[in-house]
This record gives sequence, structure tokens and C-alpha cells, in this order.
Amino acid sequence: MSILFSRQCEYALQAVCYLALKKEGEMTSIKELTEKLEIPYHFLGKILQNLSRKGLLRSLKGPTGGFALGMPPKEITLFHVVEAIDGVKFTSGCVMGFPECTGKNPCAVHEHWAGLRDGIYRMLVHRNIAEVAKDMRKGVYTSLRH
Amino acid sequence: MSILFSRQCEYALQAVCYLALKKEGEMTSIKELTEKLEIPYHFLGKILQNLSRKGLLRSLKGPTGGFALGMPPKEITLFHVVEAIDGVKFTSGCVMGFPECTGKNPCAVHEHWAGLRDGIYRMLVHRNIAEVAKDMRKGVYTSLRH
DNA sequence: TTAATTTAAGACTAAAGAGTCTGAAATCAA
DNA sequence: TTGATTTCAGACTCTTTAGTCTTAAATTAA
Repeated sequence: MSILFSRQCEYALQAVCYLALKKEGEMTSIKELTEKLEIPYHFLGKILQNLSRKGLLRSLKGPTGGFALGMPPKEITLFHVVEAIDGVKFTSGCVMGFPECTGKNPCAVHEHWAGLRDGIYRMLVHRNIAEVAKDMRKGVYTSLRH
Repeated sequence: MSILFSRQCEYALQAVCYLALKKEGEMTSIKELTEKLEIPYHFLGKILQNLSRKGLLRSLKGPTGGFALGMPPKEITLFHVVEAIDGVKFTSGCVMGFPECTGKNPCAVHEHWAGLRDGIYRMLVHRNIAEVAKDMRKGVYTSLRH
């Protein structure tokens, strides 16, 4: 298991950030993404298709085709991606798995987790994808050529 | 996928807390646990066996047999349980799945996640299982008879 | 000692997640 | 128009996680 998001979702987050570093409108092929991010080709293809269907990306077939962001980068957040792939179940639900855990009927870490859950949400929404990707360039993307 | 811990781990946390509410030394059968916590019988059996092997529980066969905590409740935390079942990989590793994400080479949410990760760790260790279980009694366990 | 009760162990099945493969459809450039 | 390049779609396999089933071994009480 991955830490918090599914493998698919992790790949989606990486790919969307990568696309956000491109000039607006520029198309990027699966081939490039798969090489730079080291994600299995066909698996990534499916994920990007999925994101396209949901409007987060747009795609174009043929040579010069590929994928690009489907909306202005300032309108996309990491949360949109997580929502599209894994859904939002992490925003509710008991971290200990109690089916009946609620505010009135809390488990022992209910309050503590509520704070952390909000923290995760804020992590995903407090910057748009343009800002996030720019930050990323200082880190994990520095070794890549674009 | 569950939120943060595997299903097995969630069940283990629930069961250990349940056992912590019993008088020290009192044996509890899988049957009782499975009924009160609504966890599949044989699956729970395996999980408890696993925890026994690791010393967190002790077990006794035969009628009047069952499971009990393997150490004084004040020496056990939720972290011990998570460690035994899921391991501690959530304490390292990039939440976006970048293999190369480090302090020198961070992803865009590296710092933010580092704070949350510490928060999760604190949630699991800052009270021992006796305190945790007592708290629980006010919540998810109130509807159960012991 | 015997029968009932309980955990122990391992093989098995089911479902979900991850990843692969093939061929069709669209698009572009020569 | 043709060939190359790309996404699209679906069926397929592999691996992991979840859950089931059966039998053996230990223990207790009658």
C-alpha cells in the first residue's frame, strides 16, 4: 500500500504537476511523461485518459498530439486530482475503522485525526497547481530536462 | 483502500483497545471480539495470532482460553500495533510518491507533509493503550456490553 | 479419560489494485 | 493519399489484500 493515496493517484499528481510546468497549450506525450517520471507507459495512459474524461486534462491524437491541462493552472489544485482518482473518502471516515465513529460517538483519536485530516485538506488546496509545480521545480524535478 | 492503515491494522487497533478495557489477566475469546466488533471470525483469529507472535498479546487454548494483552497496558501504544501490522513506512516516504523526494530534493508538499506525519506519529504514541481505551469507552464502545 | 471448547496452522477462494498487450481511431506531415 | 504517430478502449494477467474453510493441537471440566 502507498502512504495516503493510491499508486494511480500518486502518478496522477506527478503527471499533472509536470504538465503544469509546460507552456500553456503545449502538448506532452505519454512517452515523455513516462520517461521523465518513470511510470509504466500503458498504466499512465489509462490514468491520463481518466483525468481527461473528468475535464482536468485535454488530449489530442496524432503526431504533435498528447496531453495538456484542461483548465487554467490557477484553477486547479492537488485536491482536484485526488478527488478525481481516489475520491474524498479521507475527508470522512474513522482512522481506526470504527463504522460508528462520529462526533457524538468518537473513537479515542477522533479529535486528533480531525485536525490532521484538515491539515491534509489544506495541504491539497492552499496553493494552485501553478504555484505547486513552480515549487516542485526546486526539488524532485530539478534533475529532469524539459 | 482504507484511509491510512490497512483493514487488518484497523481491526488490530480495535481489538487491542477492546482487550485493554478488560481486567488485567482476563482472557477474551475470538468469539466475543468478533461479535462485539463485527470483524470476520477467522480473519480476526489470524490477526490476533500475529500480534501474539510479536508479544503484544498472549493467548491460551481450551475453554476459558482466549487472548489478553501481552504487556502492561501502560507500556503499549497504538503505535506498537501499527508497527506490528503495517510497519512504519508512513514515517518516511513521499506522499506524492516521488522516489527521490528528500529534504534536499523536496516535492512541493514535503514540508507540509512532514508536519502532518509527525502529527500522526504523536496521535499514536502520546497516550498509552490504557488511557486510549478508557477514552474510547465514552465513544464507540459505549453501546457494547462487557 | 472423554468430550467440549478454544487457539494454531495452512491451504484455499474472492476481490481489488496494479500493470500489460493488442488493435482501433484520429490526426498530422510528407 | 499514405504512412507515421499518437491517444482510446477493452480484455487480459499478475500481485496484494481480504476473507473462508478445515483439521490439528492444547486445555479444561465433567
